[in-house]
Amino acid sequence: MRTGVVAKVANLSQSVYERLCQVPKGKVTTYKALATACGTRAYRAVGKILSANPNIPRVPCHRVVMSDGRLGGYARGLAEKRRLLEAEGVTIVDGTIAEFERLRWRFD
DNA sequence: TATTTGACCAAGA
DNA sequence: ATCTTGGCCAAAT
Repeated sequence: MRTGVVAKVANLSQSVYERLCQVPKGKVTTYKALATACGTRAYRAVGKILSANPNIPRVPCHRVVMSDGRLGGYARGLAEKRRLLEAEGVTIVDGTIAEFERLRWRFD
């Protein structure tokens, strides 16, 4: 049944987490890209989903940033998010991801 | 069921 | 450059 095209998902959260988990270390993605990859345009809902379950270390929520390259938000605090990203080799200058376009992860 | 809200986005002023 | 506005769609209330 998966035609591989749209595959709309009732459980957006599960789809979001699944996509997010495929983002490799040292790379980042955006709320919009994530939503689009899941076949939806609910950019804001994605952020809400991530905030709903931020305690899961299995899900690298810290790799999700804004389309502008800014950090966006993090339930545990932006300082923590920044630290985690930098620990993966991502440089952040004045709250913005350096080489953002280059570090962007592309979904299939 | 209807209204409000949100870890957003893009375009205007 | 920053600030405001309208829009987006799923989830919470």
